[in-house]
Amino acid sequence: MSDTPTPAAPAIPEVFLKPYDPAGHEDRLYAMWEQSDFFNPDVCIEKGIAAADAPTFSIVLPPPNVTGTLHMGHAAMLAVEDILVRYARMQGKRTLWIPGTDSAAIATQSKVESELYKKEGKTRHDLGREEFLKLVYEFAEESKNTIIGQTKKMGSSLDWSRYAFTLDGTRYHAVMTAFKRMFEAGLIYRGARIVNWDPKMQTTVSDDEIDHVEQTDQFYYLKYGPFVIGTARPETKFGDKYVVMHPDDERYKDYTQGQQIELEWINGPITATVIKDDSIDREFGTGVMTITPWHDATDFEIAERHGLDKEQIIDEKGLLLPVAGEFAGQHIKKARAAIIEKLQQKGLVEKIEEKYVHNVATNSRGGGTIEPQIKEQWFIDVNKKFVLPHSEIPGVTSGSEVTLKELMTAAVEHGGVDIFPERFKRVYYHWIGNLRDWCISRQIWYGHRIPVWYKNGEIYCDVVPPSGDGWQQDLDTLDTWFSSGLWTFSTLGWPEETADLKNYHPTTVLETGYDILFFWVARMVLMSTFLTGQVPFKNVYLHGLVRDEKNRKMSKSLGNIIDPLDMIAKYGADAVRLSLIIGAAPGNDVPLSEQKTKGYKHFANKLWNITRFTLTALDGYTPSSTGTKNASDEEILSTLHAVVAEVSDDLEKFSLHLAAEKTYHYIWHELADKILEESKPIINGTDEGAKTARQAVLAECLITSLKLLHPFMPFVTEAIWQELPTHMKDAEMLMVAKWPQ
RNA sequence: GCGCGGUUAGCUCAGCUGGUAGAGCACCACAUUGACAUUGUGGGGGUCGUAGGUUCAAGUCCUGCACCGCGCACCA
Repeated sequence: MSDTPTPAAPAIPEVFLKPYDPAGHEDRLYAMWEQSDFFNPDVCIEKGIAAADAPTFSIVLPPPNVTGTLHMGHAAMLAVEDILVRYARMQGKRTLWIPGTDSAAIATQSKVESELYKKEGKTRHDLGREEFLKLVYEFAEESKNTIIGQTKKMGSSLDWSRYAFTLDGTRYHAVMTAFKRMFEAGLIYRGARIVNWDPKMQTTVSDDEIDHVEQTDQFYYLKYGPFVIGTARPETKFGDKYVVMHPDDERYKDYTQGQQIELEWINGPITATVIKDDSIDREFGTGVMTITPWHDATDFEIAERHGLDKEQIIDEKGLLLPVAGEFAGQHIKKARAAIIEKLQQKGLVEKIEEKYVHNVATNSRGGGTIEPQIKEQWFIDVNKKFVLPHSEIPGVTSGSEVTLKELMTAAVEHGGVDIFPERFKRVYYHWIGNLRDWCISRQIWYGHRIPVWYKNGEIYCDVVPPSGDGWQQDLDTLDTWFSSGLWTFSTLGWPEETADLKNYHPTTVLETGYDILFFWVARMVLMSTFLTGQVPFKNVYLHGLVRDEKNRKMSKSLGNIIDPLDMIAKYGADAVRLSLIIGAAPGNDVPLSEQKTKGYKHFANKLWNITRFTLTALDGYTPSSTGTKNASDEEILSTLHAVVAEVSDDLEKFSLHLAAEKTYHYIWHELADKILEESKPIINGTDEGAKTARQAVLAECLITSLKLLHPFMPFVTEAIWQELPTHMKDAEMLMVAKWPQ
């Protein structure tokens, strides 16, 4: 507080005579903050708000997809991160929170494609690669602007001067460099493997991007020579010439490995070969199956083990190939009934089970049913040994020989990366244990091109295209998670050795939803440890999913979606933030209801009135006035200091839900209900010494409460701060005031 | 099949390193022209899923079981 004598008696600013109106303040305050440039740590250092050698605190915002608009999940994420960031900033740390958006290749392209088809009845092939990409870029740009606008509405104190997009120039350079380095280390290879092919989107997708959807189909028992085989997919069976059974299955002990059997099949007589493999489940169906190695991952593995032929039956569009004989050229969906009819005519159908419930793999990013195919694709080898030249990763020494899997495990095991809540560490290890090589190539157009060129069998990989004629670039683009995996350091200017990189990497916290642990968190660890020798972040804070008051997922079909912008308009961003924090233990889903948000709007108003009352009580008070504190004054202050200690401690431990609840509880039920009530007779009394002492206490309670609450409810606290007399404040803006110790 | 959670007041959930149960909402009664259109005080309500175990002491640690949820894999 200032010690210059000020004229007494702060008149109550008129604004307090009406209830707090969030809409009347929020945009104005955000503009004020933005104009101050205090979201940028460089400016904070320049203005002496953070010392040049103060500890740093950095977060990169999980970049929302440029596919549309923000939902409550984004709002929760922004609330949590802004709380951490505002707390750090008030502590005088060099605090950086970097905003950005993600191209979300498949999701975005798929959205634009479907809009194009709806509006003009055209496909991307009608437009051509260049024209189509123009459309995607326009869409992405528009939705980017929407998202930025919404992000600001939440009060997020992001440094917009460092805004990044996964497809912009700096990130392009990072992605190309990353690919080149991994390629040169032999960690990226191209090979023919069975992949998840989405015939609708005409691209591969990674294992993690698949959702298994329950579906009921017919299940057919077909006579295959002396055997009966079960299948839900007769349309894949044309080329089946291996019949597989468990080696210990007594029912088939008379058949021997390699035995050849002549039999009548869909399009005439064939020769089948008996294969014994212990991956066969004797309990399922008849315990015998035929295999289609080109279109099934398990069959592919059996074929690999026994060195069997593989033949493609279905093309990339889902049409049957010439092997299907009279059915060639038909779409598999349509062909099924006709195939069964023919089999029935030939007497090859033993029986049909009508209601067979099974899971069908679908592309979770808006695509169709997955049809496995063997294709030449690019992979990252997670099991290959290589030498990591430079390591700052706990548990990994420079120059040691490791695999990417080992790096990912070590980063967490030795405490380089701490995960909250703790239980997700086990989930993380479990995922790594099951991890297979990561297919990184996609056949869509929107995204980073693979920086590889071919000429006469020669392969060239570099950040820039090769000189000379005749080189053809690889047509594929990279999985969007490849570029997202670089996010913590590509946003800081890597591969250039920038000051930002030096100051802010590894980042302090990565805050995201637990549903994205594998897609993103694990891949950032992979990329960062290999490419920078550092962990990407020291802490991972996983928040839950926002659900409705009945604990159901919010979805369009249930009609229970609560739009954050609607809620902000009705109750203010502060109320929305608090309702997403209180009751939200880390990693647990958050039940949200409009009622809850409304309750916190009341709280903002309560604080407003507390201020009004306090300023009235401070009439005539100046900081230079002295009084004599009595025991009750001291007790109020020591309670206040205890709350400060507890809230700070909870914030350090990422227990934001507890910190918020305690602050709320203190302000409403301690400060308002008890302290202010008890102070009324003292303020109205005749003992001037006691009155002055109490005024000083009330002033401190108010100022400290505003500071404690600021990270959670930045708008109403700042709005109040702006109305307080200068002598009560240690900074022009509450946003950069000092956190109480 | 492998793995991870949850089960605490009518509802939604907190409860960290073990010391005789908490919040918000809802409900009931009373007070209040109040700094508060959005107020206060008080109250009812829980053998903390279940059976054991460790301990002077268990909602909290261990084991089994039941039910609910989630993730991964498989599904010929």
